[in-house]
Amino acid sequence: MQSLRNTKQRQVISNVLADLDGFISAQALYQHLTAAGESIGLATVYRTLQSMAEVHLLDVVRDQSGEMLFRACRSKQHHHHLVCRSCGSAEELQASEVEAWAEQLAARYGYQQVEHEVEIFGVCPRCQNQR
Amino acid sequence: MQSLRNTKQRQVISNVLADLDGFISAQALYQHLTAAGESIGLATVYRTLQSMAEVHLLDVVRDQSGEMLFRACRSKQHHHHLVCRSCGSAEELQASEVEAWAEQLAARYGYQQVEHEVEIFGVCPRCQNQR
DNA sequence: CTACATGCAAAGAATTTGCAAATCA
DNA sequence: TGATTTGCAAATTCTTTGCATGTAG
Repeated sequence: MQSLRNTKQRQVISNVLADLDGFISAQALYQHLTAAGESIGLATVYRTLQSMAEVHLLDVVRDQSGEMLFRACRSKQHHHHLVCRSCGSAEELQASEVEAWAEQLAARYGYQQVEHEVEIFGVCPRCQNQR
Repeated sequence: MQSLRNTKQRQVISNVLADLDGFISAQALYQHLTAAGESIGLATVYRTLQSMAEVHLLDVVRDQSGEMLFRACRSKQHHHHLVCRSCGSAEELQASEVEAWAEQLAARYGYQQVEHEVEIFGVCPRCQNQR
């Protein structure tokens, strides 16, 4: 089990993610922090995000280029996202229908240890207006 | 529009993918080919896979590490996959229910230019027996 | 003939790791 | 003090690109 010590860097990252309501990449977060005058290493950002994701303090998705995006997660339950491609903001979706569908299929084909990933990407209303 | 010239390398890649019924990464395919004595460059493998994917001759998914996996695709229609984590074999799934669900949600939140990605990973029956 | 494909090596980008120095408990 | 965490730089991995050469049409 991880200790998750309360260091200054971890606090800063936590705070930023809590304020932010969209997904952000490790790289972008790092730039954001250094631009804001924080002294932090890129590796620390990666390690912190990774450890926070491990204990499910963060949601993680991958964008089309394969880059990992992180966000403080609201719901502890399993859920999916409707993510804005432009600003990264996201809605958390419950989807019992999808869960049921996935399990049914897995069973039909005899698959085990099944995990599914459902992410929807689009452009949110706010970003549509901005162009 | 792409020409997709009929070169020896493209033929070899096509053949291997046609025989293979699972997803495979560019790296793995390259190793497979060179191990089999084929003379081909890694860049060519990447470029060929990319051009084939562009004209929808291949399905593309990303595994958990972000690596791209390719497979000759059977159905021309939009579809999803139930992929074996162990051997890469996959079932193609039609899912009108999921399509409808995704569109409905996108509409509800006012999102546009929506694309969704649904992939299910698990362990197929054959691989379960092999352990 | 000539536009496109190939191979190699170098470039890129995201992420991870080794290790000494700093720091939380 | 003693175990973690940090920061930096170097190392890894996957993927893309530049460019001279080869080749399908």
